[in-house]
Amino acid sequence: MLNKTYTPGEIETALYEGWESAGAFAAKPDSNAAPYTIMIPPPNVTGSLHMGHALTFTIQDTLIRWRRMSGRDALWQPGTDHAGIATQMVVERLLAEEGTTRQALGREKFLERVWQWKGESGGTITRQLRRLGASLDWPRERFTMDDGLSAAVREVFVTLYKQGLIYRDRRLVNWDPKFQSAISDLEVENQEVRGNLWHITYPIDGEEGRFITVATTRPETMLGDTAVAVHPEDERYKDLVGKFAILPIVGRRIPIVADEYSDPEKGTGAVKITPAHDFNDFAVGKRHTLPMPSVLDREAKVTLAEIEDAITDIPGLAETTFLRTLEGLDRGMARKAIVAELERLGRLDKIEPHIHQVPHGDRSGVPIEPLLTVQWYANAHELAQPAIKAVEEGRTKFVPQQWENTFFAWMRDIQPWCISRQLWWGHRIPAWYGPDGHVFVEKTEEEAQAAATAHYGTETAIIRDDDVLDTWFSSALWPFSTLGWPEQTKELARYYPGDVLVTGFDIIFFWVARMMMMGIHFMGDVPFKEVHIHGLVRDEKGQKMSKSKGNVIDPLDLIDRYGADALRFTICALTGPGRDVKLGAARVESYRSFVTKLWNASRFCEMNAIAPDPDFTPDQATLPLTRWILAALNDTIVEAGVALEAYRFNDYAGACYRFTWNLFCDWFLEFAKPALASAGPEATEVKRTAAFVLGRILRLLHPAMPYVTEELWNRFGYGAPNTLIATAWPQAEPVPGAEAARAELDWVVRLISEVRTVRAEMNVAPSQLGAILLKDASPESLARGERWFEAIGRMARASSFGPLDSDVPQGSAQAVIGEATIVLPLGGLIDLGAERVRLQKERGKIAGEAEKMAKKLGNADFIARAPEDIVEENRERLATMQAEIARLDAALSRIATA
RNA sequence: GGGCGGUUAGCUCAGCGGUAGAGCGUCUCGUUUACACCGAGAGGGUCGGCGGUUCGAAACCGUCACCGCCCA
Repeated sequence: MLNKTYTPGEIETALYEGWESAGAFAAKPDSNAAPYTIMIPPPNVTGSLHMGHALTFTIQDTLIRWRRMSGRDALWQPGTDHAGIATQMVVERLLAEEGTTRQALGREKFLERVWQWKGESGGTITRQLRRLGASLDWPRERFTMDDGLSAAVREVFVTLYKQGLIYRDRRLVNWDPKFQSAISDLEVENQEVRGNLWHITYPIDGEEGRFITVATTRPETMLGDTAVAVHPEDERYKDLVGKFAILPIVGRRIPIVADEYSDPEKGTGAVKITPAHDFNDFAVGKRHTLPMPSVLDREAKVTLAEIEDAITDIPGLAETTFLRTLEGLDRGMARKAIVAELERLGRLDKIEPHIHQVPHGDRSGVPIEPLLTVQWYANAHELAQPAIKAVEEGRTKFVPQQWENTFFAWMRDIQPWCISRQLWWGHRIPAWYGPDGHVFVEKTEEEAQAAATAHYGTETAIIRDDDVLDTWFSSALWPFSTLGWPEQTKELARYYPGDVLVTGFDIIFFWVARMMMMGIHFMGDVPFKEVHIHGLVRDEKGQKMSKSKGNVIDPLDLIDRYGADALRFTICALTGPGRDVKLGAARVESYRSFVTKLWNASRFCEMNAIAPDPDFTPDQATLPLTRWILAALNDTIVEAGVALEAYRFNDYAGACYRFTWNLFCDWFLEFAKPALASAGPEATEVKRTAAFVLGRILRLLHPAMPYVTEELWNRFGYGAPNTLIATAWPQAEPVPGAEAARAELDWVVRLISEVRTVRAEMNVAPSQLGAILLKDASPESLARGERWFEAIGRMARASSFGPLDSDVPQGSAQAVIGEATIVLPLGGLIDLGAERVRLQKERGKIAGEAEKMAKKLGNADFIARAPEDIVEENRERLATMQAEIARLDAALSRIATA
């Protein structure tokens, strides 16, 4: 006997272990079934499950379970990402607590420590995925730093290097002073900062008393100025172009150049050019072949080393004693000191408050310092071309399609991808240097050594590059590296390309684009046929969840409180294509009711000895009731399948919800009660049908609510224990006489609803039973009413049912159903005035609509131009409404004369 | 500045040329032996504004406003 309420906490773990130990999640590379592959976006190994994960993994699990049930050989590839910076930060924080640092430990010991940490704590996220019910093929779990995946990384790096698609270059990079590493453009976030625009006067060389005023947001970088730029068309400065200014504080003589970069509308129209610390200035510097001295080091502290030769002591303008005090000063301190000095020297024209965008490291949160360094780059532009083409040709489709625009916009203007990071945790770049700096890129040290020996003609010591690769470099290989590449495995041949990649839009550039590039380059085919981009999870108010706002909801907490099924179903129900999901505990709580409803309906079935009968098929149904519910089930099966095909999880959830609750529970089980209480062939058919339909409901809901459905599957013995997961997805099956059954049951539903409405509006207590009389009813209607009297009696609180041939009794309420008028003799219970008002209101509503309709049909243009069937439909509707009005008028006149 | 998305019932959203809908919430009634995590019923919207196309517009086009996001 099922308990009165469902308690997910008690059964979820056991069910999951049951599936996992039975290998229910396993792909079957040897089967004949068509494969269906989803590669998990590998969560950071440092991570724990947040709502964003819950959303994306619920969607993926729903898809994978559905396809698995549909007969596909489903592979959902699990794994985690080594997450270079994030993981290094976590372990460095631990070291800090122990009062040490990674530098003190040394690279080797530090890496050992990270691996140790990974061994102890890296399994959190995968345990949490299990709680969510994610049916990942765990024995295939991969980690981006596994031996196999590392081999793939080296293979790709070496190949691209030898193809000239990876190269070293000295250029300006986004430097994160906190991590002291380069980061890619994508890891930079612009933040609005309230700052100042400092107007500084630079004297013109050789023209006593003349100066040019530059406006800058970063006075501290002026030490590295090598020019002042003005717009070539700017009349104010035309005569100064070609002359020189003296850089205050430093004393360097710098040219005034004409360059279109300088905007006459902004500031003073003259800008200082610091090529080594600003991307725009770098471009100007290149155009005018300016020197590019760095004046900030890797910690963003002032360094004078590269401007030593330019330092000139000019009393009152550039005093070396002051300049020397800047050495080693943090950039913020240096700004203050320089501004104060300019003030003292009388070179500060004005200070304007100014709001501007400042690039920040997305993980460190500190302002980025553009820095001239040598880094490794991938030629993203060239790799992007085939990826663009693949999307243009529809070999990979985005759903919703609008995201293709985002993808194209970025890919068509893609910049070189800086792939080296000055970190320790990650894939160390397979590059070695000889004593003269000659680089040898090979997969192993032995090969590099051999190459060096060949190159120098004698065995020569080489040292390995210290840098590691951007974490996204290995992620980019995920769709094939996880399947064993560069080995040509059976899995690789079978599961590549994947069917769909499911992810959020925030990761299109970081990951999707790069998988497309690498997949096409190395596999010769796209990594996935579709990319499903879903929305973001937000809180109930639509705010982004963040720790600082304190509005973060923990999915594990929701699972504890309401069960994984409730959370999963809520996510499905709220996930429309491309829409953000606003989610709060209240939402999950209300969908938990649905889980309970299903449980209780099952409990009712159990109480009535409803048990699965494997020999039952829908074509055996003979009764209107069973045919009706089976036909409706067919509609639902079709609806659910169409919705899932289109990634419309809300429609899928909605279709199942409505069928289960509003049809199966609210009507079918209620109608079935009389039959269930009896014995005989009718009772048997109703029970067999109920069991059949319940079984189909469990199958339909399983992808979204795996636990409760599997539990019920087991309790009812629909199949061997824990096999719902592997049971066939339902197909619509022919139901004989479905149309007639539908007409009959729809009529009964309408009759009951009408009677209920009238009684409720007339305030008739449910305990007060009454007769239902039909006036002007066809024999068919009367027969239906009699056939269903038992159910009608219970559901509409009726004591009798029959035709009314005589006059309407005094004190009757009336309502219209088709050709007939329902008469409820309520005697003294009824307020005639209220009944009149009610009928008039009803009449008014219909008359209003009829009037609109008549007007429409009176429009010659409408008759002439609208399609035939629309006109016909409108005519019929008008006729129906007019008949109804006539019946309501009759009902009203009866009251008037009564 | 460029681009994308949104604006429909109190809330969350569906509908995307032919009768304005759902869930939740609200109100009223009700413990009728599956379920109060329940049942029955009701109220509630000039579909952001303005133009246009059309026999017909919530839907299509234009424009404006506001909100959100991405890129510079």
